Amino acid sequence: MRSHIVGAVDESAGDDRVFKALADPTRRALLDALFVADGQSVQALCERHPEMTRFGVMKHLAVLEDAHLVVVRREGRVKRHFLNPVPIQQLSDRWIDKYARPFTRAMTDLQRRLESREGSS
Amino acid sequence: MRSHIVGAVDESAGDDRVFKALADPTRRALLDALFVADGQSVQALCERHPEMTRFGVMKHLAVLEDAHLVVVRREGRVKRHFLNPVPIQQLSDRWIDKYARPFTRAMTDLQRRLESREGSS
DNA sequence: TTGACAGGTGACCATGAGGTCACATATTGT
DNA sequence: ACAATATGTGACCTCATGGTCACCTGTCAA
Repeated sequence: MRSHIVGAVDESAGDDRVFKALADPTRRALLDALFVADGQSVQALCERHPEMTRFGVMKHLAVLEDAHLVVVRREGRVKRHFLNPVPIQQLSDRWIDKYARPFTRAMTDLQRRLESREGSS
Repeated sequence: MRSHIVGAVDESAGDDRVFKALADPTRRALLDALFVADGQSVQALCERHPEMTRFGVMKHLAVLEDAHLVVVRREGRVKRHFLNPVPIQQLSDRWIDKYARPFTRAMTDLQRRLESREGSS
């Protein structure tokens, strides 16, 4: 009974969409492109991804919209795409916190030190 | 050239595995089961997922292991599975921070207030 | 050693996701 | 009105994925 608002998806169903949307490298690249320059049109995004046709890009954008990771605004015949960080933040709040927060802080720090030393045993 | 250590996967390639591993609800459920009780055997995990055969569970576990989200230890003929939060933490560090941190804090708080009021207008 | 238990391997099938295209629909400038 | 631009739709193909199974390997205990 909630969830008409931007990223307020209904519990796990929405999480699933977000996870699945993020699971594809191309889609992450698209998000990245929007991170570099927000509000780009389909065409602009196509030009940044010559490895794929317009239709491919459109499908991916549809998935991202469906997950509310991207939000659109029409201006005449162009469709501008904007990053919406809310779902990612929610993922972090609901998920990452749960698993990672308790243990890991110290471990990742340790790992970084190990990685930068790189050759011990 | 790095990455022999637990979660120290090679940049985006590892991120991809983690994302893809997390993209499946069953696998998230498995992680959840390990969160409830760490160190479970394949059998134990199968009993918690009667909707699937042992082989299904094993395949999912393999994916999780591949993403270093689960780490194993053999004890005789049983294989114990342990949660490894490092990759999740790294995802948070590399990814979520990048997109979500700048904008969102205030927005999610706003949303929570909106969601709890729920009927304004 | 024998049998029961815990796990692993390769093949197999069905579905869905990524990707492309031929066509259809706005919208804009002239 | 007309053509060019910008996006949308449905069908289609292919391949990776989730899921199952028959069979093999290793381990424990009697």
